[in-house]
Amino acid sequence: MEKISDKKKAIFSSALDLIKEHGFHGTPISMVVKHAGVAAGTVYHYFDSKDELICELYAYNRSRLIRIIEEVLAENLSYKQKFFGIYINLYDFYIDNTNVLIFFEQFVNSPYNLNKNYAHSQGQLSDFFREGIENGAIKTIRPEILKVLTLGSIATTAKLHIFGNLSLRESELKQIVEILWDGISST
Amino acid sequence: MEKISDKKKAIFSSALDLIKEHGFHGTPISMVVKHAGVAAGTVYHYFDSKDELICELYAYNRSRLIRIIEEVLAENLSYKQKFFGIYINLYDFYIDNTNVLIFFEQFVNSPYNLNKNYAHSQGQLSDFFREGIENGAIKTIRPEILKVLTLGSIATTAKLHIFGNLSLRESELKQIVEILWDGISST
DNA sequence: CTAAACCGAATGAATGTTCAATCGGTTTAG
DNA sequence: CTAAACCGATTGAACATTCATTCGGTTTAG
Repeated sequence: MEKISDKKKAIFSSALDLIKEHGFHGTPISMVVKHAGVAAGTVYHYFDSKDELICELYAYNRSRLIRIIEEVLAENLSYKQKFFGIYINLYDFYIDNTNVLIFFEQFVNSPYNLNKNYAHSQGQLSDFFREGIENGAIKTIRPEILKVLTLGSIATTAKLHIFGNLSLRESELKQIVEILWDGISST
Repeated sequence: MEKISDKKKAIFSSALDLIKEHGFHGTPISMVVKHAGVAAGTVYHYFDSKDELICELYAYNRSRLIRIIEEVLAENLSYKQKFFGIYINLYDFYIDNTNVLIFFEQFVNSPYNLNKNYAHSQGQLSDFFREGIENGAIKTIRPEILKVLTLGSIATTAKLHIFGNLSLRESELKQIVEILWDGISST
């Protein structure tokens, strides 16, 4: 956990908010600068370019997500409880940080991220599903597929809530997690 | 089905390709113009602004998707077959038109589309799920939720294939559809 | 005292949009 | 039948604006 200067934090935070509001384009540095109460030069003191700012912003928030997953996995829970825990905790995180979710969605589908081959098979989530398959709790499906489907479903569910008219009741959220669980767990 | 002039078609097509490659931003009109073999003014003959071009491009491709769904629903198939048909056909469409998928993802998460309240409860897919619930084929969950989850899952699955390392075998695709079906169908 | 953090006006390249002019075809008038 | 009038599509150079980035200077921290 590195220390991040206040100015850098302000730049990160402002960029996140503004990108959610005005989009990936439509958020010039000048706007970030004004919103963050920082001079233009300061941005270039911390980042080589706008592109690098955005990439670092992504990496930073990605690590926040990973930490959430790790925390759930560290708890002493049944396999099913862990699955529900990951789903609900990431969902809650997205609800509390809609700007992160929107930024992720934009980033992932942008040329910053496309053309990159990801090692989907690595990471805690893939391991978690691998373990479930070996235990017989989960259907025999490539773990990396299960990982991407799960993360996609969580994001979709959060957007369901965020995008408005469809605010989810607690019971409905449980129902949705149950859909995926029923789908991937061995009968 | 309206007639679209060749130039307009070329502009649409170029914009789609270039946005996939260079992103939503990073695709100036000048680039579209060059790629389409058209003069700058021509764009503004057909569209009031770049924004409107993008919005029309979205509406046009959205209608293509809807047509695919309608075609499946019009066939004489069992309920489950229709569900699989919609999933597979939309998946195939995305695979054949990755530029549409990427464009959609960018558009949906951009300020063009955010802040809009959608009538998720309308449309053929919601009706389809409403019908399934009444028939007892589908769990009792708000149809609009089922709709969004399904469309999200299809997009995720297509991206799984597109983004590279995870090319799906026919059998795996079936497996994935089965996950969602198992999850939403009444046991 | 020094180096790092920070500032913000200045810069120049890039971008969305405009508009006067051209072109090919179709209608109209004689 | 013919030529003039007219039309919408198309062009691309020109314009104003916006943007990322730079840089010379000031403040701050150790």
